[in-house]
Amino acid sequence: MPAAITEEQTRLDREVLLDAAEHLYYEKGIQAVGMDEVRTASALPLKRIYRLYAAKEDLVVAVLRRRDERWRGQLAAHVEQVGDPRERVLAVFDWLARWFAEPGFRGCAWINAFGELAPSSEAVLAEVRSHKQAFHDQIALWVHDTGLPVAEPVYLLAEGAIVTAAITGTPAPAAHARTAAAALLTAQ
Amino acid sequence: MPAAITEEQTRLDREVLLDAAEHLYYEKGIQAVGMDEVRTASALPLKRIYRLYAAKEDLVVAVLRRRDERWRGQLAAHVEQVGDPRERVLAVFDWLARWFAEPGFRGCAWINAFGELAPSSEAVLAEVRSHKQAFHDQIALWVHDTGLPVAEPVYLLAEGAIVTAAITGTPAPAAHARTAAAALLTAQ
DNA sequence: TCATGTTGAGAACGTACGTTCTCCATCGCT
DNA sequence: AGCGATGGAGAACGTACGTTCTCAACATGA
Repeated sequence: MPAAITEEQTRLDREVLLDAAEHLYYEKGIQAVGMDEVRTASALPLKRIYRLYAAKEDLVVAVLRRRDERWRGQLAAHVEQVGDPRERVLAVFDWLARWFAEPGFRGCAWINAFGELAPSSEAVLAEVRSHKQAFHDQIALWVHDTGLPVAEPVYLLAEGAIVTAAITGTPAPAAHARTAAAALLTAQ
Repeated sequence: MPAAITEEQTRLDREVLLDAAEHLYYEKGIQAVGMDEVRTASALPLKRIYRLYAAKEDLVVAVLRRRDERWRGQLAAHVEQVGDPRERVLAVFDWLARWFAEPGFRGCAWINAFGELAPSSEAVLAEVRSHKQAFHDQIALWVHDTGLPVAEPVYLLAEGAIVTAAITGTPAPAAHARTAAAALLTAQ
């Protein structure tokens, strides 16, 4: 039995592959990036790529899933530093503002994937829905602690800010959404 | 000079072509629909299609532009029936609710096009931005008549409702956004 | 009626992509 | 050292798509 590949190597290769694919997909769009480009960027043999993920669709889903964990993890880490429930909800929009201002920001990877692949890939559609459901539930939990029934509008403001920041290319929607959320969180 | 094509025929062909292309693009995504499929659906010779629009990108832009006129025209027609300024703004969300519930609703054609083509087509990106700017300005005008400075949040709620309705596949976000807009429009 | 040039129908071309296959170097075991 | 299986590099394959080209059919003006 020669030249076996260890579990550890598989895990490392997966990371390298997902890093390369995620970066390319987010920058250029999923359909615009071929497997050859992913191979070049990851410096992994095509054969290995197809052993890690049997088809491009599987790779795309894996990219989205890992990004979901990181994205929501970073959001939660930022938001849950804040003690006051009302301020905690508003911190979501501060985090969005920072995200929008990052160089290379191209909008929400899941909304973009929806636009590209929802009609043709059931698996991608499911992953997009899963991410949005999880994001919604996170927000609903934080809003719940304020005791005010405004989870839905806060979530919709966040989504609206994300698409608008993407399309206009400016981070301003985060501030607008924050102001509106603050108003909704002021019991009347 | 034989078999000349009249201006009138050109206009009719354009309508037929844009009808076919818009329907296919919205249902299946732009990249997933080839020119052959557009040809079959429109029953127009490929040669004529390429005379009307020199490249697929031009056809896509034309489809988006005509849809923008129709979409915003129908929105305005519905909203401007309403006399009271506050109710007029809320009517936007009633119109969205009806749209979301239409069979075959697949979200915002412009947001989807952004996800598909923004990185690769400057012309499509410009068309998407133009549509969103116009939609924003319409809402801002209607909100202006209420005398309340809530144009941005109302717009963001509308955008958030559109994406969320698309991804979840339910029309409920329209009602949630309407309720939130009503709260913002209640001077405190 | 005949020549002319435009149109229609679709074949053809070049390219790109997802996936599989080939071939050779390499490594572990006996 | 020799054998056999495995991995690396990329060619190859089948397909699909955007765009162009071919060529027969035909309507019009002389």
